[in-house]
Amino acid sequence: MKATIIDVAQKAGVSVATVSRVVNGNYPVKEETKKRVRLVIEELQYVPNIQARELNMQRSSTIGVVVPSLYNMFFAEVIDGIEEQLRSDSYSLLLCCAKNDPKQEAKCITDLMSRNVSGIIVISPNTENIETNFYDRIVPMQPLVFINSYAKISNISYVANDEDQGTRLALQKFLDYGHERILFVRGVNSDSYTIKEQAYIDVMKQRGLFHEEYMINIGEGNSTSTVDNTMLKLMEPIQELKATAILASNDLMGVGAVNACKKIGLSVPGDVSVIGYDNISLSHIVEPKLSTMDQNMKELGGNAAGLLIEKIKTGKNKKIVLTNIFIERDTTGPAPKNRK
Amino acid sequence: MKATIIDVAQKAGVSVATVSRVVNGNYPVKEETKKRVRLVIEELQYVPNIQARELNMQRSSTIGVVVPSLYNMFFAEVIDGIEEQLRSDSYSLLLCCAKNDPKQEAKCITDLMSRNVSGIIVISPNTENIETNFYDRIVPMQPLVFINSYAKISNISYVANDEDQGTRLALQKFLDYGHERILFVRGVNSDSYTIKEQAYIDVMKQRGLFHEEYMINIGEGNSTSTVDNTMLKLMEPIQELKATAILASNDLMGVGAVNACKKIGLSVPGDVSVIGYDNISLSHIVEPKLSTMDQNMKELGGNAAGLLIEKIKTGKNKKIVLTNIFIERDTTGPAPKNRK
DNA sequence: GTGAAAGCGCTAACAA
DNA sequence: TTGTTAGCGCTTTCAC
Repeated sequence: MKATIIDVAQKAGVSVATVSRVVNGNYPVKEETKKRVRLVIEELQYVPNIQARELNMQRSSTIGVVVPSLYNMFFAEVIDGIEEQLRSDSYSLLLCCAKNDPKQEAKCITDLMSRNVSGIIVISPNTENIETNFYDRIVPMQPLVFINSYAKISNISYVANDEDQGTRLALQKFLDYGHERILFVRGVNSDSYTIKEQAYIDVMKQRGLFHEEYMINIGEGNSTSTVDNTMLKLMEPIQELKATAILASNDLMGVGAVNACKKIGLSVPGDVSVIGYDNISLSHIVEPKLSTMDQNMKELGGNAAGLLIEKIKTGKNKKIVLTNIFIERDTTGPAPKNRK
Repeated sequence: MKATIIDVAQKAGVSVATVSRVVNGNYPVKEETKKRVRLVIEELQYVPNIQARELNMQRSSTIGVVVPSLYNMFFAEVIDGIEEQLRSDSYSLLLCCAKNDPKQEAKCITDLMSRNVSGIIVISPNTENIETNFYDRIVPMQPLVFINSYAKISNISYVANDEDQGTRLALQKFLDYGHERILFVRGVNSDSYTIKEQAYIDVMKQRGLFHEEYMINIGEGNSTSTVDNTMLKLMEPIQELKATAILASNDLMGVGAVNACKKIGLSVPGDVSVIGYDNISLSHIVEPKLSTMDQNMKELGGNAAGLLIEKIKTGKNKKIVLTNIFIERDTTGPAPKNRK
């Protein structure tokens, strides 16, 4: 059986209050007593029960994190950033995976709330839950921070990348290289895709380069099969539309696009240039190394955790928008003179 | 302020006991009273405080998961398996990342214990903590399940892959293809590497094919830089030793090995064959697709969670050892007649 | 069917 | 410097 503070107190011949003081070091205790108590703690392998402590202190030092999927390193890297920041503030992380399902995501949130977390970070919240105003009802009751969502919910903190700016930057890169037939690849269920699509439409229309059929939605964007799926869905359009460039909404899709080109015998970047989005480690592991827009996931996560803690402590909301930078690697180059 | 059970009781004009009964539905309550209480609960948006409940019931429905790193999809996939199983048993998952550091890992464990988790799953526990008997001291106090460790600790449950068998199988594949100069790539801090190395030494010695310098330790095996690092460390030996095959201890190293070959102008599998280990999604994303030993991470995680829950409920230990199967893809083939 | 009350392990007044 | 004690919010025996 686990030792409690009472066991320690008895064995050390002091009161529980003294043990508590030794453990927390918040009130003076005679050095000798301290030593004795420490000895017993060691002996009994006493570990304070945080549940009891927090019940007493009316606070909770765990926070919840909801992710749509674990099958994209993007999330792993964001979580890593969150965890690191949280740890330095002595919070713990309760992880919940929504499996790309809005219902499941909503259930994660309520579960987390009844577990009395002191705040929740939602990475890429499902658009459906935003549209149905699910989150509007949660916000007044629970400190909440969104990562990469642009929900028009008042009283919310979020940290996001400026994906509009990032998309424009990537597109500009293509344009500078002389590309005109630029495909855009997106997925479902995240604001991110919509933001990027809107930027794409804007830029392309402005140049008179826009065609509805250049935009391809490959469905689920964060699963084991996203890469292969993208490849399959892209092979035909790349050929039929004689695309010379592809902007993918994430790196999984980016790699899928590169693989599609390889599959149909097109060289990258000789025939087709590809830019991904995120800069997950995958992007520099594959050959050719993927040019991509860096999202700095770790910073994203760290900032979100920071914001949440601030919100918990002060009640204040804040929005942080990070700038994306372009990482040029081996999948981008000038538009080919004539594309087979 | 959040409503408590007392608020509900007062407003409904009943005792807290009755409210508790309505909430938990474990004792009979008159239908009418029930209705009234439910109404108040709704009105006050009352959510029971699980911390208090669990303190009272002397149990906890959260379990802790410790991973060495998040920068290998292996862990993400195992976690996914754990989470799914846990959810179906209404447990929550407290995640702790040890950053490949034994000290940090030990701290994760004690943190988790003080958070009063009802059990802990450690994925690939750090060998140092096993050698220093850190875990021997934990086991009597806390239900613990190891994933992929072969610690000679009594009273422990674990689920592991038969990495000895898997390694032999992979090696046999190479041998069947006529390879003789087979490099073995490993990392640090995990039993897995040692198991595999031992199998490698065994098999190679038996065939009279063993050379100390064929074994290469690339250091940290689960970080962002593992792939590139492996590539760098392998380029020279591959050339100098005229290796025709490489067995990597995980897929990150496997891809690194493939990249090393590419870098020095060797074709895979024409000049050199490569087999990875794990079968993370990366392995079928890269080109050429990596042949590898499948670890079925999701099952690994699911089994571990199942074992832990069983251990919590019954106190019984169990060991599950899964068999690894070989997934042949595009990086394996016959040994070349004469390797440049 | 329902209520009163003990107690889970801890912290923080308040006393001494 | 230390001990005593009242709760934190909940469940559950034991009475009624």
